[in-house]
Amino acid sequence: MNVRHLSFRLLQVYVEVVRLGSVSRAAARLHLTQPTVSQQLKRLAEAVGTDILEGRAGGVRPTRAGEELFRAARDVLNRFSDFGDFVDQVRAGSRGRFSIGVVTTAKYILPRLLVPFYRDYPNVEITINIGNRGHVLERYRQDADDLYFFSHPPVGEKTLAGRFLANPLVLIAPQEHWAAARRQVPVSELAGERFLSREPGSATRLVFESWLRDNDIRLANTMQIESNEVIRLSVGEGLGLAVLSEHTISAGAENLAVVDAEGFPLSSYWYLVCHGDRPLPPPARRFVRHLDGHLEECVAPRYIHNELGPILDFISASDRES
Amino acid sequence: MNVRHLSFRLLQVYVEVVRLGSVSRAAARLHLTQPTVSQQLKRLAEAVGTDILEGRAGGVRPTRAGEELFRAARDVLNRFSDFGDFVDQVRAGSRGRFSIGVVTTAKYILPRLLVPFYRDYPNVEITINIGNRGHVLERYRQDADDLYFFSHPPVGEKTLAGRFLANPLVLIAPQEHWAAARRQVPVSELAGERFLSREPGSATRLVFESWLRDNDIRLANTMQIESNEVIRLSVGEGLGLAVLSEHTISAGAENLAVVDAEGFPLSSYWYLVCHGDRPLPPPARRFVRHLDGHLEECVAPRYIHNELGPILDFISASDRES
DNA sequence: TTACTTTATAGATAATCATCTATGAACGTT
DNA sequence: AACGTTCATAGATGATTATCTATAAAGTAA
Repeated sequence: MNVRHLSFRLLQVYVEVVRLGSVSRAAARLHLTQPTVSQQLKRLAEAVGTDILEGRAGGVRPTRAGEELFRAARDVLNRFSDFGDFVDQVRAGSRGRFSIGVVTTAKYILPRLLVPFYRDYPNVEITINIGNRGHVLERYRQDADDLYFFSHPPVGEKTLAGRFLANPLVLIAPQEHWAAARRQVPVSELAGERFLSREPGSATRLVFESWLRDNDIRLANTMQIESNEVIRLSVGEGLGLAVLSEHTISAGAENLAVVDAEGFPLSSYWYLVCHGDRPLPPPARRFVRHLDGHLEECVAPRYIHNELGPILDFISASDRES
Repeated sequence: MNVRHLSFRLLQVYVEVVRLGSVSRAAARLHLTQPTVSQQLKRLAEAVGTDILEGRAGGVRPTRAGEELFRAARDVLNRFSDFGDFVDQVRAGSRGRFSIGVVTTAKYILPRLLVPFYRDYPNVEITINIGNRGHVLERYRQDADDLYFFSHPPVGEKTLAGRFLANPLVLIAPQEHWAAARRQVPVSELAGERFLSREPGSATRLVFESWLRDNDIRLANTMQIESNEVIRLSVGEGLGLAVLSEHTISAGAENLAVVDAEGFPLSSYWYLVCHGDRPLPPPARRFVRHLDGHLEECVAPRYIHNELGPILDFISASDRES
């Protein structure tokens, strides 16, 4: 048996012939002439090395080896039909893999964005890489992930970024702090407090510092802590005040108060970011589209600021390409 | 995915490339040039409709879809390798089917001939068609079976027959019959007895009648019974005497005596018969060869009269043909 | 940078394939 | 015997395939 000259087409034809028990009828069904089919059968028999069909009243019937060939052919065609389905899914993006780089702060909203997608596309595997802003920026530069969540998107010729979620920054204090009971506290009055903040480069810190500069306020006493959790707990313990994403604090409520300070909450956003010079893998495209269509299922309406347009356009362009 | 342009050769090449992780090395192993393999991969990707390989340090690596294609290809090639083995077995005759037509008398020796063959070739299925001589002759004329056992082979231009087994016909009587105690009884003395015999046309009867004619003996009283078993039992019960194959009576010994009569046992043989104008199916060839080589395992040496030569020659000729 | 990989592309050619029309051979049914 | 099936064979043709050599492009290691 020389498998080398075996083609799937021959098997398809053969299967049809055996199913219908007739060369002519198979030819008709396959939109071929009868001699064509006869000849293909001949070539198949040659490749197999044995007679596979024998004449029968008004048609043909497989020989012993032919029966077995029929089974093998059926199995093989089915196997590849399965594979075809798989490829279709891969192409449609409903199956496959992609990765997201996210800054630590985003981990509070990430699950809410991911769960509905997982529900609709159980065969997509998402790899999530979490790090601080510096870390994720580095990954972005190396093109290590397909999509990124940034609070301050990196700038760059080919960077595509789309705002899609409000990320209000609130001022938090221990519940027993004097400012917790006031309304519209001028922040200048808080300048003497100790402030706990993330490392330099953190988006939250960038926004806060920029705001301080704009309002000509200089803080007297700051403390750097590289974890939102620890900051939150420390504020609860009375170690100081802090500016944190509202999403972060809604997660736990241990003895914290949101101070109603002038100018607060500070306005800030989450951006979906990707490289504009390389097509996204299909599952990532699926994800962006899904995100675009299902934001209201993920978060409260007041957070939604859907400006994903440019990224969606980019994706549509990629679709047309391939 | 267009299965139509998929060939097994492409899959073989692809599998080799993925296994070795390198186009060049696969090319070397397949005795092809590297561009050839590259081009085949391109066609394969085209047929599949997706990229299946991506560059990697010093070689290539399958994409997501490529991995799945690799699995499918491996499965499919294995499936056909199994089928190839099957075909080889069919061609060698160690797998398949054939049929034998036998006259009822032969059923006593048939199992002994078949069992050793079954032991050596468990994948060969034998269909046995048993009937009286007329019935089997009719099947022979219609070419309904591949091999036949006859005691008197049919004559015909294209009939191949080979004697291989003695089938002595003995005269049996009830144990208490007067002839049972005598030696060299002249059959003329038995002419007055009632004889039980098979239907006209039966080989046993033909031989006996021919012998009677040769010895100018005419029986007074006969009774026709179409079953060797019933004849045997009837003789045991004292209904009369009978001439039966020695093989037949060794099967049961109910109150029977073999009469030591003059001229007995009558000489007769089993013939293996087939049509000489059509090649035997490979399993039937295997069977004949096996029979030729294992007669002494099947029956006592005194029965063996192996004259299968012409049939074996015919078989060898068929082998060379295909 | 240079040298040595690696894979990809281009161009050429002989083989093969897919497909048709026309025709023949075998078989069963009027 | 004549007819209508069924499958097989022959001959023709354009498309595709298998395969090569030569060369380019891209990446890796010195």
